[in-house]
Amino acid sequence: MRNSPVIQYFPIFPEKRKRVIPASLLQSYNARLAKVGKDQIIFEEGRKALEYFQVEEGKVKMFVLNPEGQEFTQGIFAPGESFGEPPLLGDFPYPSSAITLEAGKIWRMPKADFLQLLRDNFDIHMKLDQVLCRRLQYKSMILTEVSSYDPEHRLLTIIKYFKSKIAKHPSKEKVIVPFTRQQLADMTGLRVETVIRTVKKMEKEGKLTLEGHKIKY
Amino acid sequence: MRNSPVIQYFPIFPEKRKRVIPASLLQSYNARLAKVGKDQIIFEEGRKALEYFQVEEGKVKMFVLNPEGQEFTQGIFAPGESFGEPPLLGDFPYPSSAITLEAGKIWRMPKADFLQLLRDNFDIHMKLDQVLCRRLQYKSMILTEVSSYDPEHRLLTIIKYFKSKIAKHPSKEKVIVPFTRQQLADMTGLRVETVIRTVKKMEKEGKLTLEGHKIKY
DNA sequence: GAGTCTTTATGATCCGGGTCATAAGCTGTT
DNA sequence: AACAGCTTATGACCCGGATCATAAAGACTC
Repeated sequence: MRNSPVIQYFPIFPEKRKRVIPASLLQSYNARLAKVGKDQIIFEEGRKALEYFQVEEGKVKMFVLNPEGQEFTQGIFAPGESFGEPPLLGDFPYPSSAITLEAGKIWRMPKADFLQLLRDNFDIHMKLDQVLCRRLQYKSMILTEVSSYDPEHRLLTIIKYFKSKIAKHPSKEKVIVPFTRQQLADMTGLRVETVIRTVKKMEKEGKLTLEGHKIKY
Repeated sequence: MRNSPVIQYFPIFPEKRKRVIPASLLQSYNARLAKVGKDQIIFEEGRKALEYFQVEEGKVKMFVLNPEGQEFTQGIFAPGESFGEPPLLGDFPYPSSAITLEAGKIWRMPKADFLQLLRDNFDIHMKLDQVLCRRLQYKSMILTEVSSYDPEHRLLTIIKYFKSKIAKHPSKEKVIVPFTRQQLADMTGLRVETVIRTVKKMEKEGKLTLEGHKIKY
């Protein structure tokens, strides 16, 4: 999972390249651009939030582990996207941990500077709200799925969601789903075996196609 | 469920009486206070968001129904709390519907006025962010539970969560859980029968107590 | 206080997806 | 080329919670 060749299938979430906060502003508010390696922990569940984070390069996964070691992925963040703001603004401990999925660069800005930046830039502040709201939308969607739908429905929903973020014309094109079976399992609360079996079944029923082992939809 | 005597057990979420936006500000930005009856639909899933809402009196439930008619409760909002902002700010259709649980009063403010209010009042804007972030925290928590924990763990988590919102000294006091078995089921993605059986089992094991049929923890 | 509706309760049955074991296919590394 | 470590695959088995049926207890209405 850690070294999944996600990026080669397509420049993931290209529209997200647009940064939540532009580089120039980040710099003028004391953010620093830190190099990170692969599989590097950015912050851990339970710790206090002290900084604003924004991916410049690479990808970051937020996740929780239950006592049996099973993982649930709370979100994956691509270049341009910010993460970890809720505990910062809501003033509560991190509910999950963050780890890099690839080497890259991450902006970090102290809380005080971040708040000042928001105060000075209404447009950025509104952009941040939009980001938070979309994240709530994602969570509501997944929650609805996990609470009452079967594996096939869950997989279709998440596949369609990511397709809509990726494709220029989601209704026409077909795209290759940039996740392994394990990643899909971690995002939908299913087990790998269930994802594997369900994908197979859906292929037989013509609900999706396989290219090698890659899922196309 | 609709006429559960929630309010008589204690003034629910008393600290929440503090309004997200104070009445005076609401009025000066063209909000109007509408009277609502019990079981009144405020907005429906799929519709476009045009207004800001804030409970003045009564309670509002946000929920989704799956095709089999099973409900999942996305949130319950008490006096002083706002709701339905994510689709308004994130610019997407309502992912769930909202219904009143009791008769009461609700502030409604047109989107344009709401945005102007935020622009003019940085403190309110930050307060809103805090509300959105706490809501994300709640959803992350429930998502983690529903994705990988058993009924007992799910119930304990949600009971503790509400207790922490209600109790002055959560570690010392015991409070009566202000929800029916059905409501707990709808919030945790379980079935009524499972909640009933699990609660019974937990009482036998001394993990909670029952007063009549009311859960005390 | 009769009647209706909601809530709690309990037993019987079923089955979808988790668990476990095992293996083959790929990918990247040295 | 060989090896390690993911990733995909498949079968066998099992079990927890959903489903279904039925009923008693409370709560609210007139």
